[in-house]
Amino acid sequence: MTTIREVAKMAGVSVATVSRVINGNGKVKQATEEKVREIIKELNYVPSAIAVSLNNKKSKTIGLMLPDITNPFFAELAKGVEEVAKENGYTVILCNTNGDLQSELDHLQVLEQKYVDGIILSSHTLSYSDVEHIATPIVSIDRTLEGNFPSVTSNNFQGAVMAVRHLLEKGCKKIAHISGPQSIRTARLRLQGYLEVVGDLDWYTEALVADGDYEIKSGYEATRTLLQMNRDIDGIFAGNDLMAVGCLKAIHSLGLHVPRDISVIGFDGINFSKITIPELSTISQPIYDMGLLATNTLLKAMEGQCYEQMVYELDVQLIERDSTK
Amino acid sequence: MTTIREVAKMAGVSVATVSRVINGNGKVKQATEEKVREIIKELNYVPSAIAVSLNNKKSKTIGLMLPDITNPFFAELAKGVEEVAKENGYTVILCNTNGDLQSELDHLQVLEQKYVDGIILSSHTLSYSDVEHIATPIVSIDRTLEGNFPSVTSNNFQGAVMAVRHLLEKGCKKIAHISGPQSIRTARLRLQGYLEVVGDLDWYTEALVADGDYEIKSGYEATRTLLQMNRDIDGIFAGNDLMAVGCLKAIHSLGLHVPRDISVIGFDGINFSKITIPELSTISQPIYDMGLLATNTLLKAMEGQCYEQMVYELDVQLIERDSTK
DNA sequence: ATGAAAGCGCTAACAT
DNA sequence: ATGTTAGCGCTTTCAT
Repeated sequence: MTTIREVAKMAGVSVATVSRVINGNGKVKQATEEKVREIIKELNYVPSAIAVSLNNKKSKTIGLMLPDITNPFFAELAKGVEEVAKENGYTVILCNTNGDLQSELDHLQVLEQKYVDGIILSSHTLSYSDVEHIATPIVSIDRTLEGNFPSVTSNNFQGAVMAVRHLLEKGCKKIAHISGPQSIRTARLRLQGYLEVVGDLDWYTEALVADGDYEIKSGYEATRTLLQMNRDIDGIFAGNDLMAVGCLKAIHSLGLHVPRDISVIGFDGINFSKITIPELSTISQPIYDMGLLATNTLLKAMEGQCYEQMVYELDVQLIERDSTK
Repeated sequence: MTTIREVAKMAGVSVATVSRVINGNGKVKQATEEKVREIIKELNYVPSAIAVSLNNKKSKTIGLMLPDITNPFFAELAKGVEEVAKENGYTVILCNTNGDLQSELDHLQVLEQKYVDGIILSSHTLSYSDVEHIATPIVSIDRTLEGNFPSVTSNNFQGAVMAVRHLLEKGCKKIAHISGPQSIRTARLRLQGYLEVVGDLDWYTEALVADGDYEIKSGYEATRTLLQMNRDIDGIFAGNDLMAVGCLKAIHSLGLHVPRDISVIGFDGINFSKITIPELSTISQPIYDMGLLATNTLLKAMEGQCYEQMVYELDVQLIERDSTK
C-alpha cells in the first residue's frame, strides 16, 4: 500500500505539499504540483480514507437502515439514497433489520462507532430514547420521530381517502379494507382514511376490515376471509400493493373476476403493480423521490445547515389502471 | 465523543490497560478490569472503529457491487450477503452501478480507499485488468472472472436445458426463446441450453429466438414480435422471470391463454414468480444461498485461508407451477 | 500486571 | 511556496 510519505519522498517534497496538491488547498508551485501528480499516478497512490477520517472526524459514509431490502418499496428507496449519496461523495452502509428492535439497536451501535456522518432510518419500533444519544444527524423515513428529527413521509391518510373515493366513484357499493400491521403508523393512517370515507355509510360494518401484515400472503388470506363473510363485497382497498397482489390472486382463485366482480386498489405504486394481470390501480408514493429528498435533507443536516423544513409529507397520486372499473 | 484516554483517566489506569480489557488480550488484574468496565459503561464509551482500522488495516467492512438493487434477484442476494456479514461483525457498503463500467470503476476506487476487507462483485463489464491491481479479496457472483477470483454462479446451461425439456414434455411443438443481453454470460448460457435441446429439431428456426434485455418490458415486446411472426408457437422459454412476466402480459393482451394456448417458463425463481396469474413455472436459482455462499467464501479469503473451492456452480431446480401444462 | 511511547496515514497550524 | 510537527484514537512493543 502506497502512503503519502512514499509519494513525498519520490517527488522530493514534504508530505504537506503532497497533501496540498491532493486537497487543492494551500499554495503549490505549478511545477511541483505536476511532479507530485505524476508520482501519484505512477505509484497508483490513493489516500487512505481511514486516515483522513481520523483527522477530520468525517467518514463520508451514511447509514441506511431498512426493515427489508427485498421489499420493492425499500429497494427503490435505497436506490434513490445510494444515488444521491454517490453524487455527493458518500458511501452507503446497508443495514437490514427485519424490523427487529434488537437488530436495529445493534446496527445503530455499529454505525456510531464507524462514525457515519448521517443516518437514514426506517423503523417502527425504535423510540426516541433509543436515538436521542446519537450525535450524528438522522432522517426518518416513512414515519416521524419525536425530538428534532427531520422526516420524509407521504400523505397516507389522504391517499387512503383518495383510494376509497375512487372505488366509490367507480360504483362500488360495499368496500372492504385489508389493513397493514397496526403497529405501523402508515397502516394506521391508511385505515383511518378508509374509515373517514366509509365509516358513516349505512353498509359499513367492522367485518369489512381484515388484518394483514403488508406481505403478499396476508393479502391473499384476508381476501378469502373477507369474501367468505361478505359475498357482496365489490371493492377492496388493500393497505399496500403487495397485499393487493395477494388479493388479486385470491379473487382469481375464487373464480371471480377483477374488476368485473370486484375492484381492487393498492397503495405504494411499486414497480410491480403495473405488471400484474390485471394491472393494479394504486395510490402511488414518490418512493424514489422520497429517497432523494431524505438524503438531501440529511446532507444539509450534516453540513450543519438549518433545515428548511423538518417534516416533509409528500403528495401521493391516484394511478388508475385495470383493477378498478 | 468519549475516547480511550478519558476512560483511562477516570479509571486511574493507562490507555494500554483499557485497550487490554476491551480486546481481552494481555493480563489485567480482575479488580482493574472491573473498574475499567464500569467506567466504560458509565461513560458510554465505544471505541472508534476508524482509529482501530488505522492500526490494524482492517475496516470490518465489505463492499457489495450490484447492477440494480431494485431487481429482486439482486435484492435477495444482498439480503443474504448482509445477513452473513452482520453475523461476522462486518458491515456492507452498497454500490449500485446500473451495470455501467465507469460507475463500477468509481465504486471500486472508493472501496479501495475505504479499505474494505473484501468485495463481492456482480459485473459483466469489468475485466481482469480492472481488478487485478486490487489487493483486497474479491468474490464474483453470477459470472466467473479471469485470474484467481472465486466465483459463485448457478448452472445456467443445465437450467435452460431443463426448462426447454420441460416444455417439450408438456407437449409443446414449437418453442421460442426470449434471450437476455448477449453481453451477459448467463444470458449466453441460457440461450445455448435452449439451442442444445431444440437446435436440431425440424421445426427450429432462428426466428424463434428474440432478443430481450432481462427487463419486463423487453419480455413483453419480444413476445408480441415472436407471436406475430410465428402464430403457432406454443411454448416460450424466457431468459429470466422478469421477461417471463412481460411475456405473460403480452400473451394475455393478445387474447390468448396461458398455459392453454401457450406455456411459459422463466428463469431465476425470484419471489415474484409465484404471485403472477397464472403462477410462473421457472428454473429457480438458490439466490439467497448464493449470497450466503459468496459471503462465506469471501470471509475465508479474507482470513487468508486457502479456498476449499474456487468456483461454485450451484444446482438449479425446476419449479412447475401453472404457466406450463 | 501495568505504563510509556512509537506509530498507523493523514491534515493543519506554524515555521521558514 | 514549502517543510516540520503535533495530533486524530487506538494498538502494541518494550520497559518496569
